[in-house]
Amino acid sequence: MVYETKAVVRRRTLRDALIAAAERAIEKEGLRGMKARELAHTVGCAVGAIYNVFTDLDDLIFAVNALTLEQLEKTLTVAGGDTADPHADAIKALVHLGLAYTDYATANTRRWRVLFDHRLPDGKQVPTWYTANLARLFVYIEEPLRKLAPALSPARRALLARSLFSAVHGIVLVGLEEKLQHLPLPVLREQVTVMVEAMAKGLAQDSK
Amino acid sequence: MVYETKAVVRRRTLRDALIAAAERAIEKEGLRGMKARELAHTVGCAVGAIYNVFTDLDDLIFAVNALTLEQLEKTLTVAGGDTADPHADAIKALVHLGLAYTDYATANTRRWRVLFDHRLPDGKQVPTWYTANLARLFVYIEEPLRKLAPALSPARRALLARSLFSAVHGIVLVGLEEKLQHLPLPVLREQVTVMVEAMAKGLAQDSK
DNA sequence: TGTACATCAGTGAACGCGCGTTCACTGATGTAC
DNA sequence: TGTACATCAGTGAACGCGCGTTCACTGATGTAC
Repeated sequence: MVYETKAVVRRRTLRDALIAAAERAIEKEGLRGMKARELAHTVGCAVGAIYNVFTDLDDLIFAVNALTLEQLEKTLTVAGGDTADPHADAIKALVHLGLAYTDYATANTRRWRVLFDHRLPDGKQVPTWYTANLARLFVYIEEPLRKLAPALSPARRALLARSLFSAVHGIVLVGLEEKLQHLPLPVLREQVTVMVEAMAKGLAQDSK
Repeated sequence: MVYETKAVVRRRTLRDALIAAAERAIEKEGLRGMKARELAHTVGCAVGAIYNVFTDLDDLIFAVNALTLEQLEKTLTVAGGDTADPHADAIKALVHLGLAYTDYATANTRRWRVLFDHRLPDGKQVPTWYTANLARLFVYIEEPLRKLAPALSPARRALLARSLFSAVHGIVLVGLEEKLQHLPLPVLREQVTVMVEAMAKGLAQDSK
């Protein structure tokens, strides 16, 4: 059993508390609502303490985003194809993924937005683990895509998976946009369903 | 002939100069690079003068966005369908629109981003003329959609047009995202082509 | 077990910066006679 | 055409706010003897 000094424990506790506070702040008011002083006040530490545990507020945001991606990933668990028809299964799976994404984004709009809205100041790099995590989302799409169009090369399949994700992302993004008319969830889900089915059918047709 | 006082002329000149300065600033550094003091310096007026001509910097941003939408709209002019096959024509037209959008966004990334990134402070409303202008983009998609699936009700067609736009928008948005790998233009164009064709075919198939 | 010392987390006032917006003042333009 | 006056654009220093980050200091925790 690894011995942990009190200092190490406290450190981790503070980290977790700060992340939790940041999550709540973001959920309530978005990125703008996440402020060093407020976080410190919420968790009961000094502002300076934040910088013992995170290098930056950006660093903290990435930590929150990592959790968001984890949550999102959990909702993507695919209900396995039970039919004898792998083609229909694949389409079903893709629609299922699209709807899961839609639901998550609708239920956690502000958190979800931070994944994409958060811009670093010039010159700062996105951590590679973060990019990798994001890219992992596409993998879920590749599996059904393989069933749908088996002839595709892995590279093209990866590209298509990305595009499929992007298309659904766009539909949800614009659907939840207040600048245009905000679509009610059932309508949005229906649009996602229709579009994913259309894309899937169209892609399958092409690859024949 | 309407007489214009010197004051009115100067006013309009200043307005235009400020818009031009804002455009340049945005193209160079994005929204963050657009600053009251810098704009004033560029056009050679005092900071205060800006507020004689715009109520706000937000107001100025909307003026720029209106021009951006105008520019974008110009690139969407459809090469009329020349074939005897209206179905193929429609698909072609949709792909053409998608590619025009892709090209515009790639060539004017920062301007284009402002259309969607610009968030108002709490409580402030988006001007209705702006929302209307945005929505007008969808109309270009409806025409080919009518040819593709004539049985669709106007309401459903409008929804589908919006979703088609959103899907392409998403593909371009994620494609140009630096957080993931930035896709080279030819690859992006190809993805847009493939996806729009797939959607169009899928949708046509459905409506039979 | 006890004492002296070193380390490093914790503190929060102060720094620094950026920036939109205002406002008392000035000066040019237009109007009345 | 000329003069006096009114209006309103133009000015830019100053206000105000928000906020991330630092840093000299303190005090708790862990270590050496």
